[in-house]
Amino acid sequence: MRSENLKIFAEAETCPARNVLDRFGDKWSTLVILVLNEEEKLRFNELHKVIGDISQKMLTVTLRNLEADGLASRKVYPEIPPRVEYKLTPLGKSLVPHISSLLKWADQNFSSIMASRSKYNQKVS
Amino acid sequence: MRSENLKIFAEAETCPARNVLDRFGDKWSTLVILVLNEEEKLRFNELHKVIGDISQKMLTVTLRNLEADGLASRKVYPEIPPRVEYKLTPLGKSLVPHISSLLKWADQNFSSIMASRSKYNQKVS
DNA sequence: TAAAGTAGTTACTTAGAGGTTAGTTTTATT
DNA sequence: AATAAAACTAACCTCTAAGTAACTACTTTA
Repeated sequence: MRSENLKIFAEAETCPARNVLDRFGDKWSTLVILVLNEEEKLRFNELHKVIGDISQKMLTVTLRNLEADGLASRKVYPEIPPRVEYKLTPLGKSLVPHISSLLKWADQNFSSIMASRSKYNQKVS
Repeated sequence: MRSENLKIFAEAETCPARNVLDRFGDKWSTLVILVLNEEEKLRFNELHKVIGDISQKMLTVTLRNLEADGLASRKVYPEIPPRVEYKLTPLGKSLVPHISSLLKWADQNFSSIMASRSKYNQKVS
């Protein structure tokens, strides 16, 4: 049966694909990674300004997740007012080319996809 | 100011990245794409069996989305009982290498990420 | 003494992704 | 006349990702 060599996919919790892709399949992670990649070092409010439409809460959550996974590092300077700098770790940097290649694909095929999408929606409605 | 060359990211609805990545940042799309890629042609119930823990509803929704975006095609044979075959379009196939490279990265760095994640969780709790 | 700056946290709310179960269609089979 | 088969659809429910708004701590500046 043909399903045998595909059974791998059906596993779930021990699956690297699901565990890892789920994380940066959220709304903000890839964006934050790409922004950090362009600027090397950024403070919380700098990230907040650059991204613009992210809420403080979601920026915090996203940064904590990246930190937890070892993709970004968080350096606190014990000053007043506080200063915190975020940057990508080597692991985080190693992910960037893969995201970029995906983004390049998205860019190149964007119009084709949007055309197909609106044509499909016409047929349905 | 450094935020100038990054302002691109703040746009949103016209952004290919968000529009395209949002689509297959969902729970099932990439998985369905990879399964279709391995088998060339698959019927609804074959996909259902191979993936295992997907519900009928979500398989339908996912396939409709892929079809809408022009990544997969749907061919209905007017028979009873019905037969429907799904396969990747050339556009869908062109996406596969990018997903695969991401998956390879996830696979290679899985243990490192999981280690970092549980270490982080210990510190917090 | 009030405001402003920095990096958040907390509590509350909402939209929507995803899941469950049952039903539909048409014909062949027992 | 009941059941099965394939590929769904519809109604309903649940849970969580994400958003909003207010609040915190500490110090400097107006």
